[in-house]
Amino acid sequence: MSKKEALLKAAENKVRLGGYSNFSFRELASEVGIKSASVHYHFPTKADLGAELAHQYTNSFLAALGEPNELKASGKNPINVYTQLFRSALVTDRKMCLCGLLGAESDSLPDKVRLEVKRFFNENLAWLAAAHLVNGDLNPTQSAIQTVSLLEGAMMISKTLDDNSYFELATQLT
Amino acid sequence: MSKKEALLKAAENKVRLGGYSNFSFRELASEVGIKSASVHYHFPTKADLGAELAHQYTNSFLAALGEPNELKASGKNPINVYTQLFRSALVTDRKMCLCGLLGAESDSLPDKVRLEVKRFFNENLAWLAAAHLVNGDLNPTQSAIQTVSLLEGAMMISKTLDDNSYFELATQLT
DNA sequence: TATAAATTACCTATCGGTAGGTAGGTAGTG
DNA sequence: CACTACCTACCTACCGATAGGTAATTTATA
Repeated sequence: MSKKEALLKAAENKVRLGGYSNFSFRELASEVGIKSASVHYHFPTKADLGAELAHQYTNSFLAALGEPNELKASGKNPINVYTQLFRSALVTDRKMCLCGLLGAESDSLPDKVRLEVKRFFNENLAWLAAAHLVNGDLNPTQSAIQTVSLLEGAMMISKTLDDNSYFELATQLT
Repeated sequence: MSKKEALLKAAENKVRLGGYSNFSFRELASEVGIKSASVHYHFPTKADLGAELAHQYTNSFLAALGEPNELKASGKNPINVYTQLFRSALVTDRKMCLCGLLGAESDSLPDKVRLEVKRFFNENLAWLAAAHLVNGDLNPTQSAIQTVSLLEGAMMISKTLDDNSYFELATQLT
């Protein structure tokens, strides 16, 4: 893993625990074993780092999902696949969704970071609308926003109350 | 309004836009017309201020809700009342729920602040469970977590995408 | 030998917090 | 009433730490 990748990984961990202001160049640098000034070689400003972080997070997230119609074709319910990705972020990583946290503090973010966070949700809503459509949902747009809202909210409350059973209860069908 | 009240009000605005680290004693002080050192007279530490802020926010929120059975008795659907309180926080204040934002960054909060945020959600879940119960819901505990998750999530996404129609769509029944 | 990557050595600004002081008011006591 | 003691609500001045960022230089690599 290159230093640049290591910096992004370290930043992701920090941001997912405490938001955009929860990481500093000094901390990241010492974690990956370089000096803080050297971080500026890879990312001119903090906003550049934050924007690239959100961008790559979005890409990885979408890549991990696959395509709704292909999932359906292989016998899977795409909405369950989506839910499972959120669940593993919460249970395995024990952290918030990066863009969920950044989205909440949207108003105080640098423009280029906020733009990437918006892209995350626009792409997610499009994916979910397609997924609900292949499920035969009569109102896929509305279901999409309800699905992502429920998951982001349930994640946040489970983290706050430090108990993943809230997430399980929120995502249970009956 | 006393200086102390003014400080809390100023802090609430900042935190609801960008989280716990989005306010400083110096900013609050200059907004209310005192010196930053004087803020320590009212709140010994930043954590004390944050905790009192979350405590009062929770109390005001619960007070604004009233009692589920009394609402029902006066012909109102308590869940609609609850949803409306979230809606006005988003539409009128144009800001996130204080404890929604703080909850997302729970892991990086001082203990006494995190504790108050947990209280917010525990009290809200209790209120919602009672509300769903008087509505004849067969699974009031599950409905409670689903309701608050959906609302917090919808709020966050509407703020991120800067479009309140997402909140409306998410909270629409059909 | 060119380029990429990281270094040293700074800068300015701001952070939360502390020390010590003061003007003005209140409460208790002889 | 006069005096003492204390309190409230601020102030100025400063602390060490940390923030993001910059310029010039060195080291490593292809």
